[in-house]
Formats: sequence, structure tokens, C-alpha cells
Amino acid sequence: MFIEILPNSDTPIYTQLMYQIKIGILKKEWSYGDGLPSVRSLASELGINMHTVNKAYNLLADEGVLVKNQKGYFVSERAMMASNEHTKAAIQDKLKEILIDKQIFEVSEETFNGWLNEIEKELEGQGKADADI
Amino acid sequence: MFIEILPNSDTPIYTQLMYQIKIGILKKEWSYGDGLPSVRSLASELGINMHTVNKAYNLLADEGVLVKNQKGYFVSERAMMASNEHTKAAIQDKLKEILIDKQIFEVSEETFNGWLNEIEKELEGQGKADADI
Amino acid sequence: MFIEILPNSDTPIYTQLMYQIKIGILKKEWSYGDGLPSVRSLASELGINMHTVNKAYNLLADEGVLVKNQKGYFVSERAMMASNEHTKAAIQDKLKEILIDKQIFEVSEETFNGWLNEIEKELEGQGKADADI
Amino acid sequence: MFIEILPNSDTPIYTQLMYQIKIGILKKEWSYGDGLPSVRSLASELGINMHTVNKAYNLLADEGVLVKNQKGYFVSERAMMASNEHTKAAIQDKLKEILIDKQIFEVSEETFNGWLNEIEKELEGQGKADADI
DNA sequence: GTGGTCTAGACCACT
DNA sequence: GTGGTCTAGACCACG
Repeated sequence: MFIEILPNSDTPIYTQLMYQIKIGILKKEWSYGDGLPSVRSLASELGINMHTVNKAYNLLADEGVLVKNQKGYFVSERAMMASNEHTKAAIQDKLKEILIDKQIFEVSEETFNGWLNEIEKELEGQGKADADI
Repeated sequence: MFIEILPNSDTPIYTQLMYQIKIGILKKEWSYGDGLPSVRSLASELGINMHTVNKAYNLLADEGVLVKNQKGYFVSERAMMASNEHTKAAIQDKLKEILIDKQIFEVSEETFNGWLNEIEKELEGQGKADADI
Repeated sequence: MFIEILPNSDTPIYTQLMYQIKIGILKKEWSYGDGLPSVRSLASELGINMHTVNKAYNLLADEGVLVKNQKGYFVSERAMMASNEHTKAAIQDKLKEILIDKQIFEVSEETFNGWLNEIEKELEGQGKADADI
Repeated sequence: MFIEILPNSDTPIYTQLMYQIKIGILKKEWSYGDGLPSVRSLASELGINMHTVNKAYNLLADEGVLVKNQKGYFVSERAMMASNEHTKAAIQDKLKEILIDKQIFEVSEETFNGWLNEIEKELEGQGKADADI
């Protein structure tokens, strides 16, 4: 799994990391039960601080995406990632902001749907390939 | 135009304000050339800091949604709000995050489309009413 | 509110702090909506690190005991502190451990109930006094 | 005696093991003078580290629940398990934490007593059955 | 002045 | 060698 971090982005590093890991799971580069790199090794590999990785891992554990035990962090069962109310509300809020900007900046329905498809195709990645076998 | 600010919210006040103004424009409560309340008056009306209103107005001017002259801030022509590359990229980034979470938390296509429709209907709101006249 | 931290205890400082704040709320030394000391001021007052206070505040916010906004941390409404399943399970697990030790070490029913009453009386504190008025 | 270890748990394995052994004693599956499985055999049976079993046994010996001699670890007399001051204080501290959370999260007296009874019944378990013989 | 983020580095608990 | 805790100190976002 190649994780790319942009240190000068306005999204915090730990947030970037959370999404990169989620993408890795969606692309089936990690599966249920797989262990993630240790906090310290991933930190040194990415050239960032241990605590930043730790924060990302912990938030993912709070969301139910990862589980932790004394041995480290692991990908949890999909069933555990049930979206709670808080998560749902957050998604809806973000969606509302996007739709407002879509209308204000007059992004056409075609362009918007093009983006949707493009991103969904990108997220399938390896998973799609597997399905084709 | 009724602007509602939630002081206890994760989203910064200036961001809330930006979206509330955009909603006002979408609902046609303000049209091209209309002047916005002065920074000071809006700040006191909403009970928030003057600098916060100023920041929101300035960012909206950066986005091309408002224009500023010696008299104050005004709603710009829709054509001026053409999405520049930066804005487009921002929308796409947000969209990607949403779609990742949608898949990770297994939000069904139906539920997601339901949200989309619900929000779009909400955004029509007053605008729709006007059209009916 | 006097908060006492034992740096050499085996319970982490942030946990001690969480319980001390909860006690403060139970004793009505803080009420709904009251703001807590700033992360940095409480840290310096207690002679501990800012991040430790921050962790305690954040965990209390996760539990619903506090709410945070851009202005700081505040005591949330009692209704918001609804015990979720996770919290309940944690309490039950702890309770089971206590009852096991109670029986293993042959703590009599009388002694145990004495402890219960003693602690509950201690927790009433100022609240009881108010009720007496 | 069936000992169940949950490797994915917040409570350390050695702690889980300590309580499982205490439960075994309460349920009279081991009595005064009975020898416990050797450190190595129990470790391999449970699929955990030898040091972990050793730590649990040693702590139980510290608490007076087990005694150690050249032949191994044995259940000590009930009288030896008399709660020392340190143990008492530990129980009271835990109890205080529970009662704080009970009040903060508004667990009703009925619910709480329900939990108490449920757990005590569970701890009788096999012991109760023996008594019936 | 408030909290948020990030870094650097130390010591400890668990296995 | 794993994560957990704590400290110290810097820079940024928000109001």
C-alpha cells in the first residue's frame, strides 16, 4: 500500500492518513483481520511523527474501521463499521455543502455525475480487478 | 433573509456564514447587484465578531460570489461565479471523501440518493415558491 | 473546584482528571453550560502538560459529558450524557471485577454496603447542601 | 476449568487470567491446596505467552490467593486471602469510579441493582449446583 | 486568548 | 517490539 501524505495541504495529516487507509481497505489491499504497520514504523516510513499516526489509528478505531489490542491495530469486520448517527450526520452536512457549491458555481449535472463516476471507478481499483477474475 | 448561526458547531462560524449567504442567493433572496448588510450591522445582528463577518465576505469575494467596492459588498453576476480550477478541485476532494465514507460505512445507493434529493429539494425552497408565482 | 492529581498513581493523569471533573459536576460545582478552565491554564495550575488536559477534555466530550466549540469546553446538558452501550458494558465489566474481589477477599455484605453509602454520601457533597435549603 | 481469554480486549491478558482463576475458585472448581496447571502447560493450552501466565500467577500469589512452592502454584486457604489494606483501597477506588459513572450517566438504581444481582448469580454458578447436591 | 496540529523525545506496560 | 502516557515547545486557525 502506497500512502501519500501532502504535508502542506490544509487537511490535517492525520485526516489524510485516515482516508488513505480507508482507500486501502476499499481497494482490498488490506482485508479483515490484517494488521496495520506499527505506529512507529509507519511514522518513520512517511516521515511524520508517531503521535500523528497514533491519532489517525485511534480515530479509525473510534469509527469502528480498525480494532486495537495489545498486539497492534487491525482491520475490523465490515459489519463493525456500521455507520452511527454521528457519522451519518457528518456525511450529510458535507453533502449539503457540496450541493450548495455545485449550484452556486453552476457545475452541470453532467460534469457532476462525471466526477461521481470517475471517483467511484478510482475507488474500485484492485477490488474491481478481483471481481473480473 | 434569516441567517442562522450555530455557535456550538464543528464548522467555523465564518464557514457557516458563507454557506448561509450562498443559500440566500440560491433561494433568490438576494439577486445580482443586491448589497449585503454592512459588516458591522450583520455582526451585531448575529451576535458574532466583526472580523468573522469580514472574513466570510472576503472569502466569498475571493470565490467570485461577492464583489466589493467602496460602498460595501454586493452579489456578483452568476457568470462571475464560474468555478475556477481551485474551486473545482476543492469540490472534487470533498466529494471523494464523502464517497469513501459512503462505501466504508456501507451507506446504500438508495439511502445516499435519498439524501441527495432531500437536500436538493431543501435548497430549492423559496426559489421554487417564487417560480410558482 | 479543587482538583487533586497524584502523579505517581497507576491510574493515568488524564483518567484522574476525568473523574475529578465528573465529581465536580455531581457536586454541582459546575452546572450546565459552565465553561471549564482553558486547557493551558488548567495544565499550568495543576503542573501538568497541556496535552494531558486536552486528552481528558476530549474523552469527556466523546462521552458526552462536555461539549466543545471554538470558545472552549463546556458542561453539557445532563440529557446528553446518555449512557451508550459501550459505557454500560464498561461499567458492568468493572462491576464484575469488583464483585469477584469482594467474594475472594471475603468482604462482608455490611462492609461493602458501608463503602457504597460512604462514597455516595461523599459524592452528594454540595448538591445535598443545596437540597437542604 | 475452562478458561476463556479474549485476545482483543482492553483488559490485559494477565488480568483476564487472574479473574478467570478467581472465578474458578469461587465456583469451587479448585479448592484449598489444589495445584494449578504449570505455567508452560497453561500457556500452551491458552495459546498465550509463558511470561503472561507467570505474571498472573505471581500477582495472585502477591494477593494471597495462590501460594508458590518448589512444586508449583497452589490455591491457598481462604483465610490467607484476607484483604489487606492495599487490596481494600484498590476495591474502594474502583467502586468510587463506578458510582461516579453511574450517577453521571444516570443509571437508575433499579438497573444498577439488576446488574449486581445478575453478576452475583453468575458467580454462584457451579458453586450453587454443588450446594444442591 | 482559545483550542488544534505537529514534532521530538522519554519512560512504561504488555507480550 | 508493540502501543500508552507524559512532557516540552512551536506554529496555526478561530473569534
